[in-house]
Amino acid sequence: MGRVLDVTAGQPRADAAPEVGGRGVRMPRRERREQLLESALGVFVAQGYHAAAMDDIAERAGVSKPVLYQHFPGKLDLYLALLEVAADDVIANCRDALSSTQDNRTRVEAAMGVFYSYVADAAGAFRLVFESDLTSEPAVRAQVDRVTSECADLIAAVIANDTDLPQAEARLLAVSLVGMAQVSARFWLVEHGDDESGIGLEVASALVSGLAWRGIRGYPMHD
Amino acid sequence: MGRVLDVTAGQPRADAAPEVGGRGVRMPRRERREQLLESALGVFVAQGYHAAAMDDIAERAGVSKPVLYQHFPGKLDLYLALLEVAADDVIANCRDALSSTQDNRTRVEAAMGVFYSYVADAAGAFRLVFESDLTSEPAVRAQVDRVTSECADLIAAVIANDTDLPQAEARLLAVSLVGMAQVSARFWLVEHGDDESGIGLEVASALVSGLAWRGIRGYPMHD
DNA sequence: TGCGGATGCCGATCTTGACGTCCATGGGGT
DNA sequence: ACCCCATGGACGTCAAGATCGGCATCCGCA
Repeated sequence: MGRVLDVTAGQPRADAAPEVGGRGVRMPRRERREQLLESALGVFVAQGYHAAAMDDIAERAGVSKPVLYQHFPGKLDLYLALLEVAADDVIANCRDALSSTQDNRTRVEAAMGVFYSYVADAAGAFRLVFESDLTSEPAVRAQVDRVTSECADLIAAVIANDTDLPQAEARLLAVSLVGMAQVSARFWLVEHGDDESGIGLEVASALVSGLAWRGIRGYPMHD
Repeated sequence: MGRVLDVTAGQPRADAAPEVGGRGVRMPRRERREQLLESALGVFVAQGYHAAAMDDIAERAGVSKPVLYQHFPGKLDLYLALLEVAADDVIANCRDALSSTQDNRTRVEAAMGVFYSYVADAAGAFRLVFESDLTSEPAVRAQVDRVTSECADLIAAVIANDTDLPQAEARLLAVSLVGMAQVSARFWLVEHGDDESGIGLEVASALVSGLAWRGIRGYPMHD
């Protein structure tokens, strides 16, 4: 019976132009690994972990399955490699945004911009973090949670530094802000991402930043 | 090779006491269906869609697999039945919360409480909505998105009614509030849910409500 | 310049694991 | 006591992850 999960099938696959280094082309290991990661990212982003077949990834990369297995022990390892990079990326950007200024309002705007830019990125790596379909695997869960957790820690440190809120409460507020950012950014992408007539990235980010800042600014400053 | 996703394996399965109506017991169709749904919910919540086997569900319900297939055409249908109920549930509660008062601050608190109660519910149905591992299936995606979308619509209607914000912007703010609620509630559950020494549900909900209210209250009232 | 060996890649295959059905059976109704 | 039918253990099927024999390519050497 047709239980096929043939979701994003209709989209124009890049099969016709298999990046560089198509079928049967010798290539340095390092460069080939990069290409495999890139292809895998595309497939995982488009189809999710479960629906993505190793055949798909190999085909998109223009190689056969054995070569894929020469570079990665298994499907999970490949996925985790991508996920870890994607997680590190947004966390580092969040850290940079918070340390780029001393003004808290500007901090909020910069951090919000990080999430909106992340979501708007053409590669779509954010889907691995925010829309993973392998959360039952503990290693995946750890990476996904790490993003919210570490971003929240960075924000909570700022909050705890400027207010008299207990650490745990500052952390909960920080998580709330992160949640606001990631959920609203994802919805913005769905509704306005490709549409020039809708709300632009900058406008949306500024709007939600305003909400966040109005919420957080009122807490009692200490000293 | 051990690619087992044996996550929540250690927990005390209710196998010893297979609910009511164990092996080989005749039962009215309607009641049996209810029991199958209940068992399926437990398995899907504990293991996720992919790791959950139909055998597991049948075994937990104390019936054999053919009986399961007499009530549901397939695994996906079973999952969707549960998901739809879980989605309707939180949406209805959100609607009730917003219509339970005319005071917007109280509305925020009530709506926030809905999400925290939902997440704290022992059955764990919220995992189907907020942590589904079948988002590549369009029907699932539709239900999951429906929760955020419809809750946000309800909130956006209130916002648009009381301010001069354009519809689209009110909606984006509403989505932000929903995101704040669901992400913070889930993190609260992980960090403080089973821990009496941490932040209690009421305290956490009130804290995040405060953040939300401070954020949203400042927007210019119309008329 | 022509040939032999080695290297490494591709097509075809195997295996596993889980969804979705078939033959014996046992209890209930008349 | 006998027939009927729901039930359950056993099974087929299939998709997808993970591997093996041919073969083309490239390099070194006479």
